[in-house]
Amino acid sequence: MLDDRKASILRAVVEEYIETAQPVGSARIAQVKEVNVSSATVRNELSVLEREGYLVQPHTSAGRIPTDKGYRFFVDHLTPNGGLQANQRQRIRDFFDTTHGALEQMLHDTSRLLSGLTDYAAVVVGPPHEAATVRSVQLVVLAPRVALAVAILSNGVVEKRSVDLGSEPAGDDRVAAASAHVAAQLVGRSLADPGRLTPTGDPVTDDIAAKVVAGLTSGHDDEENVFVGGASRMAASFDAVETVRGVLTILEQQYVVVTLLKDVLDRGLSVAIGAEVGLESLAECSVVVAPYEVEGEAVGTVGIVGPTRMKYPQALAAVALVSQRLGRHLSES
Amino acid sequence: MLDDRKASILRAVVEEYIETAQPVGSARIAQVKEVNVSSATVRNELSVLEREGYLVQPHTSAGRIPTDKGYRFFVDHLTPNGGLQANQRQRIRDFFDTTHGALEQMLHDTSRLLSGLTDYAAVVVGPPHEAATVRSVQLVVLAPRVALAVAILSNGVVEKRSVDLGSEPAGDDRVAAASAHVAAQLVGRSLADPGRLTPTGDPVTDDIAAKVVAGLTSGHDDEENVFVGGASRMAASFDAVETVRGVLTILEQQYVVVTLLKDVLDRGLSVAIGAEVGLESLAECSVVVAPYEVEGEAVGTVGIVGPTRMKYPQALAAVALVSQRLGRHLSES
DNA sequence: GTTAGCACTCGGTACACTCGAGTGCTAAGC
DNA sequence: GCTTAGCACTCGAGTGTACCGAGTGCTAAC
Repeated sequence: MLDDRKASILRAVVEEYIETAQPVGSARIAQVKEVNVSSATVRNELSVLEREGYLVQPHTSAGRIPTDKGYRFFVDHLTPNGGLQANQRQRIRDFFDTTHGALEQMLHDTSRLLSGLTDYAAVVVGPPHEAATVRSVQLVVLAPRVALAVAILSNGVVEKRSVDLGSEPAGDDRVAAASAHVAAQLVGRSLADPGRLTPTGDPVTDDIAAKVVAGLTSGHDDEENVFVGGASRMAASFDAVETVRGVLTILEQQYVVVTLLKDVLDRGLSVAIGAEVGLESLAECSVVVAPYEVEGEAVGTVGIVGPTRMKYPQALAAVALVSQRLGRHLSES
Repeated sequence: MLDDRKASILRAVVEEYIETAQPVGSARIAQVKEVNVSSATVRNELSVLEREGYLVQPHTSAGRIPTDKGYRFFVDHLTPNGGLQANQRQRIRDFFDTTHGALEQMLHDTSRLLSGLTDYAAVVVGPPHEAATVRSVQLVVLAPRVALAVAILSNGVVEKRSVDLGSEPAGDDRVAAASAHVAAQLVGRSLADPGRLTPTGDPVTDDIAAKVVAGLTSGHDDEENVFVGGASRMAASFDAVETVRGVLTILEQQYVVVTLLKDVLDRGLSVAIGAEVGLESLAECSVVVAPYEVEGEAVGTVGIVGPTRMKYPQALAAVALVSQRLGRHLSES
């Protein structure tokens, strides 16, 4: 643990570096009023902080830069709360007051909002579709042997799967029967817990019905349930084009992104810094996440991805507030 | 118009520059066997080509690089056909042979395919939802005053809009009546041509029905009907991070992308080069597009966005083949 | 019309040098 | 004993110079 002086010096270094992206020297720190000592004393402390792994020097005769460990301490112990400006808060409030329409669109817009607030890339993972109850199921024939199963859920999500009707064209009546049968079975339940189909007596109908239920309940959820906004902002955060490429490649793989956020949350973190993120390509990035709750239960995640040199106070506040408001908004509807 | 020798010299410059990204000098060109003259002669021709605007010198004592006009000539007159490797063709064939499932997913995957084939960003614009006929319409109440209108179209697309039911909660029967009424009206027709609603006699029902139809037919289509794949590859095409940022910002704005592709097609082009693209941020990019046809009618577009220094033969071939196969694939289902 | 030859241009690289930011250490001071 | 002024030292960044070589444009010969 660091004593007060070391802590405030570390804090000064981190804040200054986040601001300027330049290595910070002892003289600049000595000017910070919370640090009431001379630059020589600061230098002594800096070398201790470096020895203990909180800072590094890019080269002799340069200032210091925080390490992941330095950022970690800053985030855990030195981050002031409530770093969000009034107009930012207003923007969030306005957004959730005026937003409407389909869930997907709303989540997508939320990711853009968060990205706009922070100037980093933002990620929103939607509530699992299984959480909602089924309001309606329908089977529509598209081609002689292909039908589309469409389930409308209570949260406005529409799940659809194409279903192969089998080798020989089933009659329309069979399809209709299967549709009605599945509807009777699933409506009011969750897709996660479809229950067991009761046979109708007609094997063809039962076969189709089983396929429909299997299709609808097999969630390739994660793939489609994540919204990344403002990925282009990553290009402003780094000046090595190679780094940008790596980060963008990750952000394009929705499955990876979802897993990443889940991982961070599972580790009980709200911030993962640099190497903590666990992906080579994101070694220079930090990830800030927060779950959001609907009726007291965490159902999804919002987060941002930015450089380790991130404005943590604002980022944390923005993510926290957006996740909270998003949860509340979803609870209302 | 350029004589044969100038043309083959221009061609050599363009091909070499595309390959190496380095200004091309007269000596290198003189080595190309199609150009059977000495470097001195080449130099004379180069200075003519420069005077006529096909080439520029970054500075005296450097080689030449093509201008937009130079690329344009190359594309129009010098591009060999069929520049696609066998395994690339195979990849496309395999993709369309094995792909299945929902249209959106398939278009999304197509954009990734095309991006993977070319190493540039790829764009796929889906068929307008209005083109298909309605197979089913349903109105599902989600909240006291909000319902979701869901239309299932013959091509497997599901259109949904949330509909405000009005200030006072309408009875379930009214909603059901409206739902049935709209269904009777729309099924079998296109959303582009919904026809006129016949009044039922009940003003509340009619009011809801009108809202549903209005919602479903007002296409904010373009926004949701475009799929961009492999945007991260743009980072590999430029070394100025600022350029990358600009390009990515454009690619994130789906509306802009759709408009862009439409523009290019409307101008009767299959390639727009540099300034021809018409967007400041894409001044260093070229766009290759091709419409795809379903039953003889152009219904959508595929395209790629890459640097002006693009491998045009392969890019053109890939876009052409993918668009053709995509059209065929959609016609079959 | 083509080409060999050559003077010339100019960016890139290497090198030396300076400047200054920043350090670490030491010795004096509170 | 902790703090701090002072100072020697380090080293990157910036600058000026020289040089090299790629590449040109021009001229004169073929």
